[in-house]
Amino acid sequence: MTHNLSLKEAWSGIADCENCELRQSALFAGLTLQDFQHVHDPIIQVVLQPGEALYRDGEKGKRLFTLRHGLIKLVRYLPDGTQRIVRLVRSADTLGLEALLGQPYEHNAIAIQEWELCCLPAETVNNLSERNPDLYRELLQRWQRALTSADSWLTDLSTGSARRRVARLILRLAEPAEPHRCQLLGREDIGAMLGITTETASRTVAEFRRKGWLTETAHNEYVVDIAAISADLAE
Amino acid sequence: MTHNLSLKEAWSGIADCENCELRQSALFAGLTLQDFQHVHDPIIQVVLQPGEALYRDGEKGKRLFTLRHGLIKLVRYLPDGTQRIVRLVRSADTLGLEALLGQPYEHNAIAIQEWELCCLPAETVNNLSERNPDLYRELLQRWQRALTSADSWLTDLSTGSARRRVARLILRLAEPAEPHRCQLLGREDIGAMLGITTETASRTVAEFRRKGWLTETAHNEYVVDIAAISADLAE
DNA sequence: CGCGGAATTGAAAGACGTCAAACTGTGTGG
DNA sequence: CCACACAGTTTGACGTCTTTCAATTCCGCG
Repeated sequence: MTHNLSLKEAWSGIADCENCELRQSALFAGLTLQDFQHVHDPIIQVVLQPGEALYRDGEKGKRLFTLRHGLIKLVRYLPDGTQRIVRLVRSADTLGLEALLGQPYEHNAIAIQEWELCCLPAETVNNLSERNPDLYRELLQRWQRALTSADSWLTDLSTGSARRRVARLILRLAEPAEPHRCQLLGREDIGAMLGITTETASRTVAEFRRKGWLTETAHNEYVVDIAAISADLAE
Repeated sequence: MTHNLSLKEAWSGIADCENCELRQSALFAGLTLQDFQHVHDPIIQVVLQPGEALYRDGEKGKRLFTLRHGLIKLVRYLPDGTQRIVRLVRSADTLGLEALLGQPYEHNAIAIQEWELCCLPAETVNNLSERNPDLYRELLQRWQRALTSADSWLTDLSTGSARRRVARLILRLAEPAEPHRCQLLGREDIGAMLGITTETASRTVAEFRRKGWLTETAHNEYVVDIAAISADLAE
């Protein structure tokens, strides 16, 4: 993981924070200008490519991150070498919260799409949060969001037949507004998310496509017939 | 859910907190005597029987809880009526953290074994935590613990063949010291935890018993041959 | 144009779910 | 004290779904 390239464009840092496009949804939404004066360490923006790891399971965590663009998977590797995807992190989500507690990271954070993120020293966030109730509350909120996500990952995506799992995954990935675009992942990743094999994932997606529930518009990008898939789920 | 019986023995309340046997592992471990003066609302201990619900999915949460004895399952019901157990809560664990954020509870909390717990008004905990860094940190810690538990629930108990899942569940429930006692749950609950049917759960447990890996000592209580089961998992 | 990784497809074996029946232990009432 | 009912467990048979292993096709990229 080389930061070289990214470090150059990095020091937009603190200044950017105040005018951040994600300001409202970002971790620091509640901070005042005065608060920012306590931010001594830089807040770096890094960009990495698909397949690269942001951090690894077991590394001692000193930073947490807010994702600005892109998609990251949190992965655990099983003893037999296969992977299980535990969660997806999307724009405006936070990852690496365990760093705040001085604990090692518990997943491998690996890029799916190219991304860009803000990197916050745990120390800084800790200090700020003890002084600032808004930030404190925001942190709890984010922890809870991760927990909710983990729970629904279990009930939605790891329960029932393979077809139901794929159906629920697609509904979850599809854009809420018409036309319901849906950026699908590699079949191996789909399998790792749903706890099924790559082949079964592929077969199921292909079947949906043949039924006309999915129409490919670009590489791995589809338009979804949400009504049809929902109806199939309801049976 | 009637509190009548329990309310009688309840008002040990605050005083008890300072001498609580769980003091070290409890949420309030970091509180000072002075802090306790801010606790105006009572801290109640309730006792309920297996099958009864502590709270329900969707109820607006005003309290969080620390379990003192017993076992609670956090359940979500699927559209088709079946249940999926999302997590188990054991002694000294906290549940209902979402109440701190003013959010409705996200699970049904249902007793498996008879239990006893402390009931903390969210309001009180919120007030205290803004003043007390130790409590604040302890809260983060507990949120993280729940998250870790959720993640390993997914990777350990919802991945791989039914036999592997059951094996991992047993290892997780077994006492760490010799003799490795293990209090197993009803087959339906085992199924709901592992995402398999009651019958498959029953068959698998029966098979383990026939192989001598499990020896029943009392109703649903077994001694576990950890070495054998681990070896089976490793294959 | 050809290479390589990903996706698709096929066939066969195995695992799991489903439905139904038999069994067990527990508690109840006669 | 026994008979009975009941709920949970166990077991069997069968069908379906999923995995496995292998072969083939597809697509982006050099």
